[in-house]
Order: sequence, then structure tokens, then C-alpha cells
Amino acid sequence: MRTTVHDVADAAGVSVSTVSRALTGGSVSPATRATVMAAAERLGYRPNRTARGLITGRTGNYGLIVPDLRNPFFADIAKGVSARARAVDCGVFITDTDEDVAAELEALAMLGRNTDGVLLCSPRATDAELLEAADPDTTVLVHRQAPGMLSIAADIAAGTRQAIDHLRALGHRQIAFLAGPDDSWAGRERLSALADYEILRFGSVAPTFEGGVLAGDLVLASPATAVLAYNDLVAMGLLHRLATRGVSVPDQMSVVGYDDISLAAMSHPPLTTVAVPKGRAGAAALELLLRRAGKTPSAVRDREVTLPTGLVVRSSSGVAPA
Amino acid sequence: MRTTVHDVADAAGVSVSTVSRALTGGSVSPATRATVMAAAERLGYRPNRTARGLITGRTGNYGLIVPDLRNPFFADIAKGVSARARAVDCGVFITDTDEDVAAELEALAMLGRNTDGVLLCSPRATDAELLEAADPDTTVLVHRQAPGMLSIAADIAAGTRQAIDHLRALGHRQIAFLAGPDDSWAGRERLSALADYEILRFGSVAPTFEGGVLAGDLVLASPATAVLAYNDLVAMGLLHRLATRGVSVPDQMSVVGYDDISLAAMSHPPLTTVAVPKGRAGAAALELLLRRAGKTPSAVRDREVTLPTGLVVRSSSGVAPA
DNA sequence: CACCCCGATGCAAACGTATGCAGGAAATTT
DNA sequence: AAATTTCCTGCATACGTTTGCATCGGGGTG
Repeated sequence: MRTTVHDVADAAGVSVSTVSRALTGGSVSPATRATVMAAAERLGYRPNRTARGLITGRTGNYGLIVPDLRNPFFADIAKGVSARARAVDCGVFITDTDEDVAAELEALAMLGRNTDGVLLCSPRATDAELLEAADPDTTVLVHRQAPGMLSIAADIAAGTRQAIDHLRALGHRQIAFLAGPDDSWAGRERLSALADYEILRFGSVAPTFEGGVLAGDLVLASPATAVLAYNDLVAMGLLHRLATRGVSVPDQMSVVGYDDISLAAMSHPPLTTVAVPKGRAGAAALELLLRRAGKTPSAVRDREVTLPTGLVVRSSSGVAPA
Repeated sequence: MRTTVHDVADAAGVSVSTVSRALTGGSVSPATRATVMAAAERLGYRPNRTARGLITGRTGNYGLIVPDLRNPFFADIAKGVSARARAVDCGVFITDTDEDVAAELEALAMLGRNTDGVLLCSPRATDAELLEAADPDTTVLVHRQAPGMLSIAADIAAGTRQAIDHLRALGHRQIAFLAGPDDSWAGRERLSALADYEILRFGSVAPTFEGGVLAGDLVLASPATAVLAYNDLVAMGLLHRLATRGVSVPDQMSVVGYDDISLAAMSHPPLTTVAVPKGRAGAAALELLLRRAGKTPSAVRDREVTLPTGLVVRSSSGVAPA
């Protein structure tokens, strides 16, 4: 049987309420506080979070919903969240929804009830679905925005422009963009940034390695000398296909990815890509919820936070062929 | 304010205890059960897991501890756990310990108190540390074993032999093994299986892409014509280094990985590797805890489960050069 | 010296649920 | 038809905390 406040109270010769106050920062005399602390320490007392949660209504737990943990992008976010959570000693429930929007909304409902807030990575659900399923005061969108909802996102448009400007500076005039899913928020952001440029657009490919493999042949059949891929996985699939077709990168074709997942540095050649804060975004999202906890909703500004992006140049991009 | 049993009781015209019984499968007449169910449904009642946990002592939550979520190996495990948890409607706390054994043990203590059990991926902690920090009835080791503890592991030795036999069948006589961390359980398993063979062993490399890059030059300076890497990440680093040094795989050098993470199929060339069940192991570990829940510990056998491994042959291994 | 105020403490209620116990009605047995 | 069992239901309690309220004592002020 675990030690409870009663055990500590007995050991310290005070009442349970005094123990509770001494431990949670209530009004207690320094002397008794010391006594209580000592007793608690000696007995190895740890408050039962379940019981505490029942009365305070706050569990100290948060939920994290991601479409796919195997996707390094989301793994990075999860890692960032976990690291921050460990630092502030709160728990985080994780749910991998397997890219299924229905499962996502279900998890949202479930976690919404059993946690103090949820961090939601939902690139594909519609704004309407989110607004209906999520509590706007305790849910924060990660790497996406929706009207009226809390969010931590990256400056996708700026990153996109940096990538294109980089390629143009290298002399490329025929630049292809491999578009991802039409219903993705980040995808729409990319496209809106690209409206300012003349671009060869290649239809919606799956945002996966396989999608990139598939796109490789499309690109080779076009006059493009450079490609901006929807994300790094696509870029890596593309690199793979180019390699098997004997096209040298970056001599014959430049490739730029998006996200800067850890694999990007491991590809051959190492991938030029737009770095997006992932772990940092996850940590910031948790932080946002933590700061809002308890305070009145309107007291906190910064409902939408935008983090910077930046191009990191590696070896997959080079000057345009003559 | 959320709807509670009291609301349902009022709506159904019965007492709270009857509601509780109707919903949890107690002894209730079919008629009243139907009434209660209807009322609960109409009010959208969902039991408060915190309150339930307080009285039953079981929260319906489990903990998962991994060294690094960015490592696809652990991401796969986490995904498997999450999928199974979603199916049986239980929550899973995740903690990424950043490869820090101390943080691991701390998380173990913390989660041990607030959950019904914890799934522990701890390749590096010593047996003694685990035995001291973990409750042997509610903790299950994933992909590792320790005396007296529950575990789900893979048949590492068999997989290792398959890999070596494969290379020998291809005519290789000088086979190198890139050993990983000495303190890793899986590493020791590999080495014990290799005791039966004549092998060139290359010292402990970090189990990362960088470790593989580093090892590349070591291997090239040896007479080896084939390499079994500690894991896929190392193998991919090795492939990368071999490519930059102009060594063709598999014509001049065969490379075999271990784990079959999703990236293995994406490398260039696609990696021959030993597949070990990851998601399945995670799911099985959760299942093990679920089955034991409530029952007396000794009633359940299968304290140590071993899952099969199997070589998957792709393009990074071929016949030995003449 | 009387008054008031304030800080420290204990008592008891509350959070939402599960469950042992007892009471009552219905069903079965004698 | 009476006695006994069976089944269903409600009351009350418990889980481990936090917290409003009341109490008590001491110190400062008038």
C-alpha cells in the first residue's frame, strides 16, 4: 500500500490539511512546513495524481495526437513535447491515428475529457471538423492553423520563397514543385507562396518516399532542372528514382526538400531542405497550454504563434546545367 | 460542466449505484438497464476515468518509455502500442528519455505510480538497475530480457545466424561485424550468436548513421567483402560512406543491416536486413499487461515471450567478388 | 487592558465513481 | 399458503486529495 497524506500527517503530528498545504504551497508556518517536508521525504511520499486530479479538476496530463509516428516529422514533434513535459513533470498521452481523420477526432474527444489539454497535429482534417470537435481553449494546433484556434505553426510561405529564390539564384529557370495532398494546410501555404513565381507544378503526390519515386519520372519527362519537393520524404524518393535512372544530383538536377527531418542529412547526396522547427514547436505548444492553465482565456494573447523557417543548403542543389 | 452519473441517475429515475451497475455490467434488470443506457446515451455520458481510477485503483492507462523517438525502431514500437491501445480504449503515456538511463529510471518510478503498468524499452540499463526500479508484475521489457522480469523480445541470435549464413551462401569468407554498444542487451545476443563463426569484429561504434559512416573506412581497410552492421542506421551510414568512396554495393561489398526499419527499403541500394517485429512487439507487450490485469500473477505463464526474426533480402547483398 | 486582526491549524465537505450491505419485491419451493 | 430463495435496488461509505469555514492563539493598536 502506498503512503498517503494520512501517513505523513501521522508521522509529522499534524492534520492532513496541513500536510496538503505544506506541500502545495499553502499558508503554513515555516517550522511545521519543515517538519512535514521531512516526514514526507522520509516516507517517500508522492501525491496520488488521480486523487488530486479528481478534486482540482486538473490532471497535469496532456494529450498529443499525431497522424503517424513513423513519419520522422511527427516523431520529432513528439520528442520535443516529451522533453518539455519531462522538465515540468507532467504526463503526455500519445495517440497515433494512422492518418485516419475519424480516429483523430475520436481521440480528440477522448483525450479532451481526460486531460488538461491536447496538442493536435492534424494536417488533413477540415477547419469545420476541428472547430466542432475541439475545445478552443485547451486545444492547440501544431503546424497548422484554423480560425479562432490556438496554434503553433511555422512560416511555411517564407521557407518556400527561400527555397525558390535559392534555386533561381543558382540559375535555374525551369523549377518544378511536387505538390502534396490538396487538403493539407501546409500544402496550401506552400502553394499560396508559389503564386508569385512561374513554376511547373506536378499533381498531388502522396507525401511519402513512394510518392517521390513516382514523381521522379514525371519530373524527368519535363524541362525542369530543379525540383522543390513537398517534403523530405518525397525528396528522398525522388533522389532514389533519379539515382536508379542514372541522373546525377545536383549536376543534372537540383533537389530541395522541406522539413529538414533527420534523414535529410543522411541521404545521398545530403539534402538541401527548408528547416522547420519540430521539437521546438511541440515544446512551444505544450508551453502555451501550460501558461494558459488557470488563467482566464482572454488574459493571454498569442493565440497564434508563428515560428521561423530557414533553408539549409547541403549538396543536393547546385548551379543549373548550361 | 460534464454530465456525471448523478445526471444520468436523475434522468433515468434510479439511483447512482444502479447507473454504475448498469454501465459496468453489474446485476441489473434488463428493463432498467435499457432505461439507463438510453439516458446515458441521450446525455452523452462518459465516465470520469479519474474518479473511477481512484476507487478501483486501476487507471486504464499504461506507460511507454523509449530512449529516442527519432529512432525509427522505437517509433515503430510506439506506433504498435498506440494502435493496440486505441483498439482496447486505454491511454498510453509516452516518455522519451533521450538515451539517458537516469531519466529512464526516474520515468519508470513516476509512471509506475500513475499507471496500471509500463512498457520499457531499455537497451542500456543494467539488469540490477531494472530489477530495483521496476515492479516485476506490472513492467514488461520490450526487446530485452532480464532475469525474473516480464519481457517481449525477438530471437536475435537466430536472425544473426540467418544473416551470416546468407552471406556465406553467397560465397563470402571474410565477413565483418560492426558491433554496437557493449552494454546493449541485443548487442550481447548478437555477439553470442556470432561465437560460432569466424568473423572480423569491428569495435563498438555508435548505433547511429554517423557510427556507420565512421566504420566505413575501417571496413575498407580490411579484407572483408561483406558486413553485418549492428543495425540499419549503422548500415545506412556505411552505405553512405561506401558510396562517397566509390565502392559499389553489392558488387564490391555486401552490406546487411538489422531491424528492418522503414528506411531500409528506401536506401540506395535497398538494404538487406534482419526483420524484427517492432509494432507487433509493442502490441504484444501491452497485451501481456492487459491479460495479467486483475489475475493473480502466478496464474499467467508466458513471462518471457520470444518473437521470430527473419532475413529480408533486398539489393545490398550479392555474391562475393571473385 | 480591551479590542481587533491576522496567521496558523483542524474539521469536514467535496470531487465522481464503485461496491458491501441491507431491504424489499418477486419467484420458487415445500 | 407460508417459507425460502433469488434478484434487484438504494443507502451509505470509501478512494486520496484539496479547500472553505471555523477555531484558536498571539501580537499589535487604541
